[in-house]
Amino acid sequence: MAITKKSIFNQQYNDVSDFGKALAHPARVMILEILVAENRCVSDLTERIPLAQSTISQHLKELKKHGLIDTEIVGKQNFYCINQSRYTELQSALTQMLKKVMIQTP
Amino acid sequence: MAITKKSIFNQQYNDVSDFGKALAHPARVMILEILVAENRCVSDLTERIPLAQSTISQHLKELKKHGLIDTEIVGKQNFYCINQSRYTELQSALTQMLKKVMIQTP
DNA sequence: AAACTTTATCGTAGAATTACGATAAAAATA
DNA sequence: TATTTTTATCGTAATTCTACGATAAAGTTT
Repeated sequence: MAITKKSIFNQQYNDVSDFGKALAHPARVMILEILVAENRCVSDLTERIPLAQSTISQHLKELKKHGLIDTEIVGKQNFYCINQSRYTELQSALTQMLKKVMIQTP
Repeated sequence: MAITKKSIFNQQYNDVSDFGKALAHPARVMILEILVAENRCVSDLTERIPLAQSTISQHLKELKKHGLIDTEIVGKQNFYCINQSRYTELQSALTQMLKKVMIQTP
């Protein structure tokens, strides 16, 4: 039973953990950082990140699953970009959670 | 080959993804939030989070693996607390990464 | 000492993740 | 039209994750 029991946790906890999952691999962190600077196609990302093209595609799919990025097909290339509203949504859930911690921090 | 190729990514990316992994389950987010408010023993956490005691222990082990929490044995109870320095370290790596995104946000 | 409490660990099982090569589909180029 | 480029998807394999019950170990209580 490796299915996370999401249903027993409220929205806020799931939002934070969704963002966590998206950030839970260095390649995905790198992808997000690259896409923040500029929209990029898969071959651009594959050049910059030393993983197989199919693996990069898989990571993009994972980010898309959490709604963090969108895609636009231009000719034979697929350009990816940050989904700002979803990003902001998850970011604020995380920031709120971190703030609570900051209070405790001396 | 499900081993994440951590070695090919730099420290900053790995720090962010480590924090991501720690936050990648709602139960762990909840645990961190509870421990920020007050140090707690396992039975306290098991009362608050609707998962089996052994599962809670596993999540605590995961958080400990990433250095986010420490433990202190008092009598027959094990109290857990936030490891502030590690927490701050990972938090700042994440915050720095988020800041880059904020610049882009309109 | 016997019974109880607390918690880590073991064993197990199913699901998800990470990784790659191979291949298919679609567009661009020669 | 044939070839090349680009990218998603399939197949596969190893590893990790999530979850629980059972149990062991260590302390507390009766």
